[in-house]
Amino acid sequence: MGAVKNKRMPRAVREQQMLDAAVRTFGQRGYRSASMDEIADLAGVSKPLVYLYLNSKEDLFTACIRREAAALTAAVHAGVRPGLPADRQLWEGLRAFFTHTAENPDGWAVLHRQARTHGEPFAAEVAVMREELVVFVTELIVVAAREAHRDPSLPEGEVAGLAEALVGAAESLAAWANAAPGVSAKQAAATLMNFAWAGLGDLMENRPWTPPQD
Amino acid sequence: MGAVKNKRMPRAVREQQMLDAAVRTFGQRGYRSASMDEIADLAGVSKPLVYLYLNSKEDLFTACIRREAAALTAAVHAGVRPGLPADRQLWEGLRAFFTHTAENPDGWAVLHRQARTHGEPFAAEVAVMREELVVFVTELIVVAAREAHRDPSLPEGEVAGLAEALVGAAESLAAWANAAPGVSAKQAAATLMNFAWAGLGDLMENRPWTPPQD
Amino acid sequence: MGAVKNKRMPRAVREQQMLDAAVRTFGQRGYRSASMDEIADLAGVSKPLVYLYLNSKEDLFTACIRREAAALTAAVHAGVRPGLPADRQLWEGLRAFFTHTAENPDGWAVLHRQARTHGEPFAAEVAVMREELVVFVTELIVVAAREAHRDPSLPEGEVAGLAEALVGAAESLAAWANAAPGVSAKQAAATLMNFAWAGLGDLMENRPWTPPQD
Amino acid sequence: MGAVKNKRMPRAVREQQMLDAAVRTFGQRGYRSASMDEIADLAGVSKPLVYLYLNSKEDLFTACIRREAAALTAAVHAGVRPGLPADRQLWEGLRAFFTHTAENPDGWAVLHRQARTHGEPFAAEVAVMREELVVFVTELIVVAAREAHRDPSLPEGEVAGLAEALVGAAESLAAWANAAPGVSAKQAAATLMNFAWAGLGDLMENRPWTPPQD
DNA sequence: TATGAATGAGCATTCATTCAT
DNA sequence: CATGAATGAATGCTCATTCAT
Repeated sequence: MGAVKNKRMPRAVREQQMLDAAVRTFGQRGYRSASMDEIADLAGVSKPLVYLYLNSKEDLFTACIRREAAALTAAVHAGVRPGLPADRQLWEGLRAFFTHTAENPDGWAVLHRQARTHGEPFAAEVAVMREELVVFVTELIVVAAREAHRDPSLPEGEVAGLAEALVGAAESLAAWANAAPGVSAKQAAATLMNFAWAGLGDLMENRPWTPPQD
Repeated sequence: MGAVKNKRMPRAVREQQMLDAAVRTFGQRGYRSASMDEIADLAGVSKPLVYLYLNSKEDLFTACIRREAAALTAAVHAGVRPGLPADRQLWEGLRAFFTHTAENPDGWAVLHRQARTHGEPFAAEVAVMREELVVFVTELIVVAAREAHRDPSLPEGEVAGLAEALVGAAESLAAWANAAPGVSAKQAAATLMNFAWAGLGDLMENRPWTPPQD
Repeated sequence: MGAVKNKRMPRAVREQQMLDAAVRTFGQRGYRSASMDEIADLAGVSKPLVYLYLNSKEDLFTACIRREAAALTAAVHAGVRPGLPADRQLWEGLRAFFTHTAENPDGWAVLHRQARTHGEPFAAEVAVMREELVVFVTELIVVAAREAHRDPSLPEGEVAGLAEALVGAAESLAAWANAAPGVSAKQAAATLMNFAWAGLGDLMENRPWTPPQD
Repeated sequence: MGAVKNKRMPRAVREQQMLDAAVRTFGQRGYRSASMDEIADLAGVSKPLVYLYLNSKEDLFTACIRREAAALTAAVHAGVRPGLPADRQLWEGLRAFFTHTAENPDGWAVLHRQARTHGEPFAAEVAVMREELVVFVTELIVVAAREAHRDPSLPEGEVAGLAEALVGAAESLAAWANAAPGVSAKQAAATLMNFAWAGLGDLMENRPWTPPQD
């Protein structure tokens, strides 16, 4: 038994315990390798109860994805103060993103690795969340361009690619920061912000973008 | 039967057929969902023969990873002419990368999605190849910095993060370019090159990096 | 929920609701496929209440069999007027039988199909009812023979077989009449009466038995 | 283990062993209660082999139905000599029917009880066979009527009901004869033949139909 | 009287893997 | 070189049944 057996809990509580166990198991083992037995065991309940509340392995996985996706986007949005200039908003968003993924490695694994790897009901679920992030970043880029000069001449297709690349770099760095021993969320955010805002070219001119002191 | 049944072929040929079938199956179904039955069938051989040549499902998957990793790094290296300036080399490397991944979607899926998703024997295998690419990019960044001015003051940890971000962005864009209908390998490379070399900041000054005409 | 949820009903009423739900479910799904969940749901009560009143699935099924068997034999007996000649009594009994089975298809399915299909506690239960019908028919045959002439020389074993065949034919025709679109209970009764009373031989002499006008 | 373990048999032989075991198990336990474990065990093989050859429980059951249905109709047809008068043909058919069902009680249980009791893929399968028997009997009745006089005035709907009743009576008698201790197939056939050909009315005139001496 | 919470045990199905030929 | 025959061990899922309130 993976957890202390607290009997007779209200359904909502038990469901969260199950989701906790499921996220951990799915995140570490993968969708197919994770067994309902192990999840139930880790949640401290019997398998039939998992099925009674979550219906099926597919539904359970989907519920995990939804919960983790909502938590991540909520964390990012909560970390951003809307009034600030675009670069400050991007910086805060990145920090929130790296912080949340570092604090929830299994949830991040479910979203980034497992859900996208396994067929169609799931990939679509994450795509929704990812799109939300891409849109958020796209908007910031457009706003920043408008702030920089009157002529917002960035072509739309280009911006989409840039946002995609930025989000992709962030996702990749999140995994890297989690794996590398001494890399904090703040450092990861700074590296990426640097890359995004200044580019390699500027770096070579020795004019790196510096994170604000907060 | 997935392939014409040609009896009595030399071992090397049979092995490649099996690997072809395995890459396709693993790439589309995932490691766990792919069954040895399906692979053997697609390869046009009996299951015991697969075991005779490739030992086990793990070994077969590992062999797939190794073959596809070697092919990808070979393609990237082959695409780069060593004498050129660093930015040209990076540009050529990115083009080769996007071209190869677009032409071998199943192999890329095996490397990028499946291998990293499933536990430890496999992730390490891909990490080796990825590290090679990261090193390659890191080197280019350092060289470029040295070319740009005498003072190569980029701190080492910073460069590692940048290379990581660049490779991550490339991987992410490769998936995006494969999925998006009208995005060619060249366009993906240009977008990323732009991003990497000029950064968002420069873009806003309307000074995008332009790919050379070749 | 299959029924309006009326709280706090007297036990007898609740039990009938449960039996109604059970007969319907057992009749349509079969003993094994019917789930206590579905039955409780259809009855509009919680599962523990079903167990409180009916003890177990076996007991519930047995209770269904008994109720439906009693209803069927009651209907047959009620349909027969004792004073009449034997052939009239048989005719009335058959009509009552076909009418009742047509009006209670689920109950009839429980008795004829499900109960006899599943092992020993149940088959015996139906056998009791069936025996009652066989005895009823046997008696009529014997009486009819006595009425026809003084010498009741029909051997006993023979009569048993005939009654068995007649009841079997009736049971089979009941299913057929229920399934066939335009066959009424009366028509089914007439067909069987014809067969029983006159035999095929007489039919070929063009002397069919004709049902009385009532 | 239910059978001597003969290793490495050709597929066709193993399949028959599996069907033997399945018919016995399904016939005695019913479709739902029969477990694939028990069937495999009784057949002396492992469960995966049953699935390899017969695909699923549904398919296995269907295969049983088909085999037993074919065997029964073959037995009936083989027992009938086509040149004889209709009543002789009916007599021979009934004898073959009762003999075969008595010799294959499990097969008969599968066809008569289990298959018809469980939903739609199966009932249809038996209906086909039953229809064949009904048609066979219907034909005999029509021929007999034509032989008896020139005027074949039996209405078609009537004949259908009669054939149905006759087959139903036969099916019911088959179960009865199997259960009753001293009733032979020949006796059952005679009883039914009597009933069918002469009817109860004739019997009361003391003119029973007598089976030919063969 | 009535129920929400919970489970032990079983079942159909699949899969990687091996042996005898 | 190549395969038809065969299986041990899981795995997702369901169900009759009970307990605590």
